[in-house]
Amino acid sequence: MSKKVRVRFAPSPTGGLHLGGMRTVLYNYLFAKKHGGNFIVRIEDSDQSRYVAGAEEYIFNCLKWAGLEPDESAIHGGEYKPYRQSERKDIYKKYAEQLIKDGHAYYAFDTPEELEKMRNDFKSDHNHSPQYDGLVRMKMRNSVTLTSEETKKLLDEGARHVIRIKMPEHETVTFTDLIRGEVSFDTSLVDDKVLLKADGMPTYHLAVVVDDYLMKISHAFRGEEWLSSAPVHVLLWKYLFGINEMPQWAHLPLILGPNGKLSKRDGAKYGFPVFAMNWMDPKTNELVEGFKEKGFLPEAFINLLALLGWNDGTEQEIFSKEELIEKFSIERVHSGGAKFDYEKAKWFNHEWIKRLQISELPAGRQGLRFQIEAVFNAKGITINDSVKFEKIISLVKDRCTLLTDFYDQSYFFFITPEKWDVDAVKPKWSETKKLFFAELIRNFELCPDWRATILENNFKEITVVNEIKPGEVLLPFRIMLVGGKFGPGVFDIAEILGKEDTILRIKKFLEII
RNA sequence: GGCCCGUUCGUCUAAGGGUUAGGACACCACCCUUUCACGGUGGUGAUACGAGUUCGAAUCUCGUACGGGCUACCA
Repeated sequence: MSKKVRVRFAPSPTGGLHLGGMRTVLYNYLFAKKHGGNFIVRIEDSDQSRYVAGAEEYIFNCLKWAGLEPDESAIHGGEYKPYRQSERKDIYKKYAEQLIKDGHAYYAFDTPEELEKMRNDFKSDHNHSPQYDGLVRMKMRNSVTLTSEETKKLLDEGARHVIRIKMPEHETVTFTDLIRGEVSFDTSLVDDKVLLKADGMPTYHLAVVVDDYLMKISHAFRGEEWLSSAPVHVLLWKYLFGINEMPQWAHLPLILGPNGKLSKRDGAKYGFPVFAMNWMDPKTNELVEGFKEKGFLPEAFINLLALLGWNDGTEQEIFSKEELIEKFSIERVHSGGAKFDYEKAKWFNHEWIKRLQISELPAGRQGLRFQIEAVFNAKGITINDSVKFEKIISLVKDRCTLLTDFYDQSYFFFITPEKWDVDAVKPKWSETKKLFFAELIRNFELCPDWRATILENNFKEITVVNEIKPGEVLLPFRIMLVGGKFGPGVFDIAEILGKEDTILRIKKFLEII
């Protein structure tokens, strides 16, 4: 019981890191940190045919962006290296052979063709997909049906073979899931899973058990899709290391899309990201948009992910990472799947944008200011005046839901409008208005104190003198400055723009109207 | 088909035998605002169905329906 908390996440470098994967990381991370333990990332790269170049690095970049960096991993180092499955082949082989010696596993020489034939032969309405189980086992070519001489001969000849677990007959395997409570299975209904493949690589089943033991993992949280293979893992623990050594498990519910299981297709279909960061599949050149690039703050991303299936029992919804670590408990995670709601996701981001201080982490590259600057840089705008930039941010902050909104809400501070919403002004344009703005220019030119409140007063005074309603010239004024019917308060805009630029924009518009 | 898991407003969820079933997102209305937002106030809206246990069930039990997962030499 005094065992140190060490939780493990094992991504497979086969593509982007989706919401479900990120939430699994998050819960693992939160639990580890809450208990002062270590968060370990082990890479599942044993299937080289599915392995995608660059995917491993991508996974770690996602974790870094979200602020969920592991304590131990192939790239961060650690005591229990190596952390890549493909680099631990010999270890798995040793344990697989020990299982055979103890009578819990056997060699199987069946070719893929023979397996396919078996599945066809045994297929019926009663049995959609026949399994390599206790019954079928006796009809196949393996070290259970073959004599030991025959087996030895095949092995000596170097015949291609796998090692399969020998599932016991009619045994009930029970384990306690931290979220679901007690779950039991009848071993007769589970097939003889392959443990070691013909190429010498382990399957997940063997690797996860061996690595969790060797890396002294105390807790492992994974997706619900693993629940049905849990009995295999329980048995392997029992055979290899003793059931008492087995880590505590929690099977997390799936995150659903608008129509069932969340897929990367849903992103394109419904216009929301499903991956943490942009993922370009080098095989297909298909780009799947990420939350980062879409304009999400890592703080908001973590927050919304954590709340998708968990809450602390109060009505609080906005949590910082530190608060999540403090309040998270795996027992309060839901057992039912949650449908992802992009509108709510955006709300979280909006809340975080409103909350974060502009000057936060000014020296780092992670602060809000830096992230917004990056948005402008991406649009080809360089920020020269830092003071002005921060003023702009505070002015438009409340109206931005995504980081990219900062550009749409304030680009006009950096780019003088070339096109104006003339239609909104022209029909009601008059000589009186023309005179008003001429007067306004004169007044502004002489204005000694360029502040929004003063500008507003001057503006109103001139409307009185010219016998014109403020409402009639306010909109044209706005369009002169920004080009259209949008943006924050006009006088605030004018203040930031400065005297010279403001007057220039009025003049420019007067020329074309 | 078999096995496993699940089911409270449209969505995320609270309520662990006794609440007018609470909150948030979205939606609608009003207020604020001489642009658009933000914000404020209010409103519509849920215990899948059927039995049972109980004085009393969203809550416990069973059945049904529906949804999901697994059923690979993928993870």
